[in-house]
Amino acid sequence: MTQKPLVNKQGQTEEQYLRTYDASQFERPSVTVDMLVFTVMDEVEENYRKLSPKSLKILLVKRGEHPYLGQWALPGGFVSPHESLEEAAMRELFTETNLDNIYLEQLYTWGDVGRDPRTRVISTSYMALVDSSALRLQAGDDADEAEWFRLEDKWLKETKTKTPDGTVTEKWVELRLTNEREELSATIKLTKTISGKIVRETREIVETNRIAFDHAKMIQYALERLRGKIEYTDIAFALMPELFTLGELQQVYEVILGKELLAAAFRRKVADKVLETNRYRKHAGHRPSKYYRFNPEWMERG
Amino acid sequence: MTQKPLVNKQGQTEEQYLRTYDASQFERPSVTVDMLVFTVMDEVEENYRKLSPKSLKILLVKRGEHPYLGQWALPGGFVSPHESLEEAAMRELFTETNLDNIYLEQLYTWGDVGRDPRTRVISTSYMALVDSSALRLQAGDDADEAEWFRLEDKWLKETKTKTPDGTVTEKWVELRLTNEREELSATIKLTKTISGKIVRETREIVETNRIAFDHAKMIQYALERLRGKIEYTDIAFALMPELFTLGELQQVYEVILGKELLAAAFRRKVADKVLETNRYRKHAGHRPSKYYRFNPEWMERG
DNA sequence: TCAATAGTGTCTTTAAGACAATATGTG
DNA sequence: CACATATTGTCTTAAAGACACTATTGA
Repeated sequence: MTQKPLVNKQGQTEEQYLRTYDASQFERPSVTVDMLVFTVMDEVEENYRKLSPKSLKILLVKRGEHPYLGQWALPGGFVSPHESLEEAAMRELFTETNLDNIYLEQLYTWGDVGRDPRTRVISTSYMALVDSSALRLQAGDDADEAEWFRLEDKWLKETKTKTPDGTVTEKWVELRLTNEREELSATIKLTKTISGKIVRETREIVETNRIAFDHAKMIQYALERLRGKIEYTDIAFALMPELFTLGELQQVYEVILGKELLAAAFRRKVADKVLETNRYRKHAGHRPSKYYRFNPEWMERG
Repeated sequence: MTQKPLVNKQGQTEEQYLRTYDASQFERPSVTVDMLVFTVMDEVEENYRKLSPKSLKILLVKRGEHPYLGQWALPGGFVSPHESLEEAAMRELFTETNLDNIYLEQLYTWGDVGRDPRTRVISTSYMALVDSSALRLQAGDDADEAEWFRLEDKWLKETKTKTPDGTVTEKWVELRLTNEREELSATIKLTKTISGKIVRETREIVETNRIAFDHAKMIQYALERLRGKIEYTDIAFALMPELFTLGELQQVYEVILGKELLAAAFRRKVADKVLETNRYRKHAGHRPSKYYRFNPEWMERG
């Protein structure tokens, strides 16, 4: 059974239509990917008995070109015509960290007009989580200076206003990104509008100090997502080395969530997700702790 | 204190750089938004005593042009140079449904090469939830035929393979979109690769029947997200009319989750999210049920 | 010895699951 | 009155929070 070829209103077949299709009829934006690369590293601790406190780090690169010359930006770049968004993200990640097989998740696509003073740029942000012990040193890696920054946030204030349209809650959050040499900061305003049953959330940069583009907003958003997901998924393991103690794992949860957890409950919660080894972490000035590894069968369940 | 203007390696100030910036140096993709507009509608029920069963619906438009001429696609379109992604999404939503103040959430950005036979197209998908009782009839609304389709999915099979790289789990899901006139379907393969602690998930269209582009993949993804989010957020209320009974609310949860819930537990769970009214739904051949409305204070808490 | 963490036991609190029992309008 | 849903009560189960108690090391 032969089928009559489908034609459009101009009488064209699909083949004819595609041959004459003018791809330039719509003005096109540039498309980039921006990478939010997180890791958790140990800080120095003078007291030999105490555990080294951990801190959440994010990778930034110093801009060597206008705009925002000399300021710090998320690593990223243009998506080339023959690679998918995810391929572009993995390529950027590899050039910055020399790692592959890394946790990678698409977060959000930022498409406001005027995000970039050069031209219309739409940017898809990806979050990557890396185990800091697997990281090669960056030294001489590349021309652009990539550095890790300690990331912290702080609640500044919150207001709640009743308007005819509903209730508007505004929260100001301060980000602080610090380094041996640099201290960056930004203030983000989160606006939640409740009108009837519809809730809308927006974020806005109130002030930024040496953080390029709208990247402070992206960082704040990613931090929020990381916090959310660590509670109901197993992404924390992507931040851990092959072997870790339950105390270290708990520290990672604590530094991301920004609060202390009860050890007993934490151990119950992760019990099925990890496998015991017969190795111990010793020479720590206190009872040695058992090393564990991730239990892949936990993920294969169901 | 005056500051020396920053210059790049070519000695240009930011102003000079931007004036000479060549926006065409990178090949640019087209950018579109695609809308996943969901609602829940009543089906007809012959038995006067029984509640009318509800079904989940999604809005599709029939393509009047190549490619995929005559097939059904998600409503959407190109993002114009002077609107943000969200503005484009709201514009598309309004032209299709004549509604604004609707729940709208960015879902995912699809950027595979070859998604669209015309040219490189990157598409950001947005999920919108509408209350079907507020919907105007579509008749004569627009030239393109927009129609609601009942959406159902079914698990076909699942395989689990151990490879040197880790464990690969493949699941086949069938989508079925039906209408008085049309019956569309698609099979999606979900692949989950567990290598060490890294889990990666991809989806692939195995077969589609009259669903344009890669939209079947988008629909399956959105359905998964809708299911996930209805459990831990309050998006279900965006699908409800102003007044509803707890039984109706439960039906909405049930049709989205695809399983029955226990009424007692359900009522406990939503108790703080709703406000009693003094009105009753009567004439139903059984005990009348109280009408409730959404409790905005629930969202304002914390 | 003791500071500091590792690891366990158990009681309490809270949420969810299961299901029985009671309530009530309409044909 | 019987049907079908509405609504509440209560017992069970599971998870989380709180906290005390024991274990073990290195300087």
